[in-house]
Amino acid sequence: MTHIYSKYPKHYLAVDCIIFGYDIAEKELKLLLIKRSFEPALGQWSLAGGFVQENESLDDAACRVLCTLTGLSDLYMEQLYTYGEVNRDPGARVISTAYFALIGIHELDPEIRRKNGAHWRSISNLPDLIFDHRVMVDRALKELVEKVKVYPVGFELLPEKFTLVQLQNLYEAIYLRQVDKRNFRKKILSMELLDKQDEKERETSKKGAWYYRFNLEKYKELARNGFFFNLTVS
Amino acid sequence: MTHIYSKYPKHYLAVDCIIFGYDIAEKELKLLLIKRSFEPALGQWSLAGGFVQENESLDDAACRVLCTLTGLSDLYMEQLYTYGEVNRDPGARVISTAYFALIGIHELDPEIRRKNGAHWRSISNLPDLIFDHRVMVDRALKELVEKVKVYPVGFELLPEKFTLVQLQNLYEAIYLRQVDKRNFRKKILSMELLDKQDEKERETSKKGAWYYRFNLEKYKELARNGFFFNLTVS
DNA sequence: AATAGAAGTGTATATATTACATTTAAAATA
DNA sequence: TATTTTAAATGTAATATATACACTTCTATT
Repeated sequence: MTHIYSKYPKHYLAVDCIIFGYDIAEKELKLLLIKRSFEPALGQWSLAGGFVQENESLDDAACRVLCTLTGLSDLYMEQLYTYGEVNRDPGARVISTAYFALIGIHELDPEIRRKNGAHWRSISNLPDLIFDHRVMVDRALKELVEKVKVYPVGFELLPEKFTLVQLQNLYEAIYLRQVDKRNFRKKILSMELLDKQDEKERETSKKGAWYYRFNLEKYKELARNGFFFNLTVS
Repeated sequence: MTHIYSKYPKHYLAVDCIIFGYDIAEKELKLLLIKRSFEPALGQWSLAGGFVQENESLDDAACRVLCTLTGLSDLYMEQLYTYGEVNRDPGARVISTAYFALIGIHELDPEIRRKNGAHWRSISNLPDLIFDHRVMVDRALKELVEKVKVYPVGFELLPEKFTLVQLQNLYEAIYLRQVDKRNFRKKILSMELLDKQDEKERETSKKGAWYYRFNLEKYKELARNGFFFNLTVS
């Protein structure tokens, strides 16, 4: 029974993770990149990746890679696309499934990050990446833009408590354009998915800006009843 | 150089094709399914699939499978998702990348279809499928619904010449609901992507319905200038 | 008490979406 | 050749959504 497929070839299978973070202070989207510590392409910039093991699913492999690198689990992650060109990896034929993950930069311990040779690099100023990793990143960016429009996944890139200004800055960093402050607030608040806190953020202004929290439970409840998240604004 | 990855395991890699067709007369979306002629699961219903060869890309493998089955090339096809659960195939561990294709039922020669053991089965009455193929189909259906809303891919399921009634019926079959005739026509015609022909379809009514053609060149031109196709109607 | 700087707020206009019923064309039939 | 039948084709008013736009508020600092 285990040899029925034996006339067919087998292949190396990898996963690569496009890990997005958002820098609140710099108002910039970032990518977690690795300086490769092995051949081929030693010393070059790369996505975090790894080979799929015998006994693990693709999703498990992606989680393992992400978790090993960051020390974090339960992160937002989603399969993106599978890259299967014959010569995409000069080392050997490797098919790679790309995943994209969203993490709060603040969640990642800088010690762990450094130890693993990982660096946050600004999206607007990416270094050259090995193989087809740049193609993967570009697809992930497109996907992210579409995703944050119609699913409340942007919150994964922010701390639990965030201000409306921070949320808007995040959307502007993803959309690569300015959005109207009043229209943005009107729209997000009208969904009634944000719980205003009794506390203000006081770093960036004298007046201070109210903190909000995203109410996931409420979103799930609404979504069950046919509600659609939508944050497309002028 | 070819042995640097040799400590990692290799895996069987397959592609499976979700092939959609649309039956104008029955106003029904259909799937092209195979009665399996080999073990495991001989005799059961399955998507068209095949193993990825040494020297072919994933896309090539999917095209080969589709082309072998239908005798057709240059069909609309798109990668959908990769299924990598360890035990998804009882024969051996096989990772499978699903593709979905859109073809005009009229384009497929019934002789070729029969010879390959392929059958058009109505979406609303699918038989049990092997492995996780039903999961693949469900994902493809969701994707199709989203796709036809914002890309002019529905035309791939129709003949070159089609009537507005046929186009609306197709959308209704995909959306699984009725749409308003006047609003539908207003919207599609306002995009000015359909060229009215000097000829009528006369099978289904005395009055006859004007034939139209989708103007792909015009769409490409508009899309280059930031135009977005949109066919979401009440 | 005055200043400075970011947070917070509302309304009018334009655009898009929805709901809805009658007329038209032409073949078939009386 | 007048009438019937059947599906195709058509327009408008009401509602909802999206957009454009500028001033006030708050509070730490001087």
